[in-house]
Amino acid sequence: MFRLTHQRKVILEELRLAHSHATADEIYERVKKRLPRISLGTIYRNLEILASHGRIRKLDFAGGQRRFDINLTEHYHVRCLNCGKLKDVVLQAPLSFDGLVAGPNGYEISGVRLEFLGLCPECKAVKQKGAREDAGNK
Amino acid sequence: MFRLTHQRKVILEELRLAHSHATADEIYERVKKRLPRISLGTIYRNLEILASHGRIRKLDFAGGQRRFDINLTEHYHVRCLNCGKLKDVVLQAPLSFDGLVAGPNGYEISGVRLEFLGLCPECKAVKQKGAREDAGNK
DNA sequence: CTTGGTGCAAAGCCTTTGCAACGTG
DNA sequence: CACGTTGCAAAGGCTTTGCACCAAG
Repeated sequence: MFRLTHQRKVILEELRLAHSHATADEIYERVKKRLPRISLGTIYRNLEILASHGRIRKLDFAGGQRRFDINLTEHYHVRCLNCGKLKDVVLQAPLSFDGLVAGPNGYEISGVRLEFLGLCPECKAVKQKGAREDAGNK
Repeated sequence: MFRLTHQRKVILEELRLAHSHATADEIYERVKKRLPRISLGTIYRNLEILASHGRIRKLDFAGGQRRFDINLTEHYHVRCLNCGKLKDVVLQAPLSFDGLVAGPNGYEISGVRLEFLGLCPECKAVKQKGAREDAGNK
C-alpha cells in the first residue's frame, strides 16, 4: 500500500541533497534534472505521502510556501524576516511545555509548532549598511 | 497618511465582534452585512494596513488561511488538528527563550512564533465515538 | 488482472494588484 | 487640486485534483 517508487527515491535523495527545508518547487527543479518527465503534481503528491508516512517532515509554518525537511530529529528553525531563508537552530536545552499550558478548555495537546524569527547575518549586514547610508544622507 | 475610514472602523469592529482569529473571508462576510458594497480586496488591503500600523495582529501561521487577531497582548494559540479551529491558550508561566538558542550562526533573533497543536473537545469526542464504532464493527 | 503511481492539464483557493472613480482635507 | 481609499475585475502564486495511461506484484 505504499511503494517506494523510483520517483519517490529520487525525491528523497534530492531533498537530502538540497540544503534541506526545500519547497516543492525547489525539489521539482532538482528532480527534473534527473527525471525530466516528472510533473509538479507528482512532487506534491509524493511529498505529502512521504510526510504522512513519516519519511519526511512537513513544515507547514508561516505565511508563504510550505517546506519539507528530511531531518526527522527534534529541532527548530529560524526564519529570516528579510529574505525568508530558513535555518536549523540549536537549542542549549531541550524545550518542555509540560505543565505550561493551562488546561485549554479541554484540548488534548499533542505538539507545538515553534520557529524563531530574526535577521540572518547577510541581511543584518545589508541593513546596517543601509542605516549608515541613510544617516549620511540626512 | 493613514485614515481611519468608515470601512476600516467597521472592519475593526467586526474583528472584535467575531470570535477573534477571523480570516479575511469571515470578516468580509460580516462587514458585507453592514457595507454591502465593500469588496474582498478592500478587506485584504485594510487588514494588511491595520496590521502594519499595529492595530491588529496578523497570524501568518501554519498551512491554510491567514488569520487576524484583535488581541494585541502576548498570548498563544491552540489549533485543532482535526477541524482547524484556533483558540487562545493561557500559559501558567510566561515563556522565555532567553539563552535557549545557541547563537545560530550570527542570526539576530527578534521573536518566536509558537502555536500548540491538538484536538479540540468536540473533535476529541467524535474521534472517540468513531473508535468505539470501529471496534464494534470488527 | 488489480492496485497503486504517474504525467498532464485544469481547476481551486487564497491573496494581491491595476485602474478608474471617489472623498475629504 | 492632491492624495489616500475604494470597488471591481483580473491576475498571481501555490497546491490539489480528475483522468487516462502505466508498472509491478
